[in-house]
Amino acid sequence: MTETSARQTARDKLLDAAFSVIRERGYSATSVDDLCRAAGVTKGAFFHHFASKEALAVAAANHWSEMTGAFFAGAPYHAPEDPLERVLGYLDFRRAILQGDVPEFTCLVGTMVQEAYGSNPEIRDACRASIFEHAANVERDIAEAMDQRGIKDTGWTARSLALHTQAVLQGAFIIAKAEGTAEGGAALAAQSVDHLRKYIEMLFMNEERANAA
Amino acid sequence: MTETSARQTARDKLLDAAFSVIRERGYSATSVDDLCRAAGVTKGAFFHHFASKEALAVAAANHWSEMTGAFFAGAPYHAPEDPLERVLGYLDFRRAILQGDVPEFTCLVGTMVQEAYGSNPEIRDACRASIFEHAANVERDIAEAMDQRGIKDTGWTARSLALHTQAVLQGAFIIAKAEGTAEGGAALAAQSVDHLRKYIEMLFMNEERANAA
DNA sequence: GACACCATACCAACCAGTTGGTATGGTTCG
DNA sequence: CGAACCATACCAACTGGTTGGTATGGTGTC
Repeated sequence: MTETSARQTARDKLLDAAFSVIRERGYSATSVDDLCRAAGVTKGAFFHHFASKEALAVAAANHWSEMTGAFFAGAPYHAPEDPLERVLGYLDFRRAILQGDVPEFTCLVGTMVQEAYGSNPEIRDACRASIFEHAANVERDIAEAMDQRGIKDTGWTARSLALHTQAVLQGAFIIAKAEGTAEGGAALAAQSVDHLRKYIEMLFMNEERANAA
Repeated sequence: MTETSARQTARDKLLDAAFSVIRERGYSATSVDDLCRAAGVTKGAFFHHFASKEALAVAAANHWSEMTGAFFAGAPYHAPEDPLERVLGYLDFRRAILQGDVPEFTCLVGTMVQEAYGSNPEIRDACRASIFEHAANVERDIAEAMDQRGIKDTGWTARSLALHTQAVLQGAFIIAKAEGTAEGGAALAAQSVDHLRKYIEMLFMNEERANAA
């Protein structure tokens, strides 16, 4: 581990390639040769670093968790003191990064879990961990916002709302993929995020009023 | 063509098999042999009825549109005179049918478009048509509800809200797939539908109040 | 010289799609 | 009527090519 950080090793190149190729074509339709070609390495290098195609998928999901974890942790929306503002800021941020081609703004693990959930438990678990851990971050701010505003006995929980945000995003990606064009797809996805933002605004406004009464 | 309706032909059996097998394993991971085995027909029969695996996917998406179209058209939520009640009834219905194993309540075209959007325009278009036509049905009730209550200049449209309902459902399916168990997955999906229902209720309540003022 | 790292060559299994053929049932015409 | 004719539906066996994975050999670095 002396200078693996300086020069990008074959393993890193393969994980990077997996991010783009799998998001573009899906997991099953992506062959090991496709990945090697995209990464610019040979099959020998692939099977030196990964025991199987499945192992690569698991590693890619874990790497995705780390990358997105750091990406969102470093995003500016954490600044506000008001936790609700952080939640809304998160959604504004998610909306703002709907840029470029569809494979660039969609979710690796959301794509993979759709293909792996029934046939490949290890990939599914890695994808679930990625989605649910990300949701847990959102949940923390939601719970804090609920606490700060004295919101309780609502019929919904911070966890269910956090998972709902992820459902909206994943669903928005599917609508974007179905739409056909990158700009049109991103626009539809953005509209769904708008609706979600409006929901959370109203939700806290109404519950606050209900609790105040 | 005397009694093709009485006895299920190989074509019908293949389309039925496609519904369950593709929803379970995904499109790419499903081989023509898999489909033939599940349908109880031979490969010769497959290629007699469909020019290619791709052609079967397109036919399956179209058949899915017809089946779900008839299914939702015959559902009881259309009864109320109040269009908003029909919209909320639609969501209650979608929530109620989250039953059985995950492949049984998830969406064929939502699954397929994820794998086909980049590499297979014909499948993508068939899936898009299915999703967007279904959304258009929801849109009609939403537009009527907006009209009836004099809601306008909202920043959102009946179309964007209708597509949002589909995004929430598609995303809920992904969360359900990631969760791992059928019951747990269905429960999470149901919670997202609950949030969506609450949103639409509040949305019409608030906009109405705003317009009344 | 030993070990991690990677390249080349290769394999058995599997893939979508093709082949040549049969069974069936309806239509045409003597 | 019934025999010749033909289109549709279906089948088992096969083909060329691709798949994930392996076996082996080279090369740079401690």
